[in-house]
Amino acid sequence: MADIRTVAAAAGVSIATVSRVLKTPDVVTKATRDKVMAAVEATGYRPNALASGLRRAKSDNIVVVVPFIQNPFFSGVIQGIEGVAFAEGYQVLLGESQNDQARLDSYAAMLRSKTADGLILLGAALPSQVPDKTPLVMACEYFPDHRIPAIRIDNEAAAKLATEHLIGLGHKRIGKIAGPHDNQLSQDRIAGYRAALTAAGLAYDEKLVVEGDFDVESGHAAMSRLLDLPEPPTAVFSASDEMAIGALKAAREHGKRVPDDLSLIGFDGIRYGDFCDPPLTTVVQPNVEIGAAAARLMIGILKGGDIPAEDIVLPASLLVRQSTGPAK
Amino acid sequence: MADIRTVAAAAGVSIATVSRVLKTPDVVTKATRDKVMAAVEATGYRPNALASGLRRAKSDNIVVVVPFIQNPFFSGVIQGIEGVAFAEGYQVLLGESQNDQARLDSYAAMLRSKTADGLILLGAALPSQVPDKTPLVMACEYFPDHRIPAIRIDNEAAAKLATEHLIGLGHKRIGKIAGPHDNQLSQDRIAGYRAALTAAGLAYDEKLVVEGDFDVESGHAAMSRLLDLPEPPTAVFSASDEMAIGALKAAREHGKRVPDDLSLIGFDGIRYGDFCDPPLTTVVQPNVEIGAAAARLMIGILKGGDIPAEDIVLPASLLVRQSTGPAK
DNA sequence: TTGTACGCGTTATCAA
DNA sequence: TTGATAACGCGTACAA
Repeated sequence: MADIRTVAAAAGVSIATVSRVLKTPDVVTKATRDKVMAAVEATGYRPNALASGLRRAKSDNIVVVVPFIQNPFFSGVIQGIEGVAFAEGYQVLLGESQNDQARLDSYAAMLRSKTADGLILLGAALPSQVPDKTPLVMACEYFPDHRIPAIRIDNEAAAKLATEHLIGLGHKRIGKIAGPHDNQLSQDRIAGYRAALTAAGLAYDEKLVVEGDFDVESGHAAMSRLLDLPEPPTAVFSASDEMAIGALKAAREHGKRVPDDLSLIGFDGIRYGDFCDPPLTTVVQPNVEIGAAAARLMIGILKGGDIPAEDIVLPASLLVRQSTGPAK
Repeated sequence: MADIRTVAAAAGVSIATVSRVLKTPDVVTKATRDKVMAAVEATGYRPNALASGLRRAKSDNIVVVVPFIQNPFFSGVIQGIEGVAFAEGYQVLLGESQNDQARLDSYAAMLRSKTADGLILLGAALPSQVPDKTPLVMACEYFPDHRIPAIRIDNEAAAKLATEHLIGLGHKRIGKIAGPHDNQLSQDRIAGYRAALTAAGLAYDEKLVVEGDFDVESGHAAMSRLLDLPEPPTAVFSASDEMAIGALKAAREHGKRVPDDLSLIGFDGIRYGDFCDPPLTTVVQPNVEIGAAAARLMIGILKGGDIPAEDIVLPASLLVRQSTGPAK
């Protein structure tokens, strides 16, 4: 309602002074500052963000593009981003890509139209056009050959950890439900799985590695195939909790008791893993912290900080619940 | 990069014409239109949303405030909102209130600063200040005595449906895990539960109604109390799936088999209900559609449509899975 | 149908 | 320390 002129008139100062009181209070006398603040209170004045943004060439918006909003793992990342953005005076503009390039591009275009200042990507896809100097940060996913800063865990080490847990329980035939083969995280997790096997003197058997797409249904299908093998595994490492949930269902359908007949470990640490029967042992990614770190990095870049040469790697941890047990 | 002047120069027209080609193509000759569009393509010009917004006094942003981003039921609502907003050329600005009034107020203040044009509320709390004519829509929750348009289901009827399902299975002692007593939805669901009992000639027993707060842990505690009763219920209706998930755990701990010893029905229809053991019978709220309808309503209001006098009530449905069975 | 020119509400520059 | 004023980029009334 009230614009800056009203406030200036009410306080008996120029509009420039009002602006200064709000943006750089230090350069203003306490006396005039108080006068102006009183007028601001009285009128309920709020600077017009559009005008301010136009002048400063900044929107203070950050676009966050997520493949699927309903994915609980991503929800945590988004929560982390929102927390930092809110504290730092930025707004989160949420977009769902649905793995659709046009949608992703459309959200990325918001940078060109000044609708937003920066872009945080939660999926593995990149916009068609990424001009140099685009403020872009990836959360969770990354591309080894692009120079895009990413916040993530060490997926290979985390997968190694999971596999070692199974090996430590005495398992020798350990299956793997992998993510899509063209996904870097999937590859890293397979590498970690393989490394752990090799270190333990266990053979890597391709037949024990089945590909899924990170979703529940694919986990169900993958576990079915593993259990239909002539020599099924006694333990399975899934590259996502979602797939592990599907796998649990498949195990039940095959009459396998978890963990008595079959151990299962997931990946991600989504809340619902705790409510499965049995509760799911898993590798916990600090997803909220990943989001927070991504937001901090983005805001740093927007404030003129430079882009780190190395990814920021956060620690993942093993959460042992009841879906894993000793081999018989 | 390229601003409107560059495009105008490249096309050999005035900046006004460029603007017209983009906003009101009909009033421009096809010849000049083509000329301008070619220049737009060539320069990669995108109108500055800040400048446009300032001039039009619109940001085309809609703030969506949700109590907790990680709640999967809300995620669906947000997805519905995003879908419609995207299609209609609006942006979704996501905020988490964390049931904190200051946070909610802060997001609501974005309307005054023109950061956003409208506000969609997913929780039951209202901003401290809601000036008349504020474009405000509620999704799921509502206040009977305020004149705030809401998109929701008929909670009483839905709760009646759930309770009738249990009655139809022969249950006589039906417990209820309710939501917070100061919440309208909780009250409606209790009313529906009570109506069903009464219609079936069953007594309403206060001892069988235990209050939770919609979250897992409270459902666990509530079910424990119900099962510790001298005469525990043979069936329980939970006012949320989250509480039902906690209740399932409590039932297991009490050595009750579901549904053989105890039937359990939830409310909301979150995805994870299908992965419980046993899969959860529940009342499905069309959460994505609720979000979509809320966005449509909001956009209609922003475009000058008037506020409907009545809430928009969407149909809920019973989804029978395996957590409910015949009374013995 | 097209161009000129003003104003949207700020912030930043420059002078005082 | 404060004030006058230009400029941010666009949309639109008005004139041509």
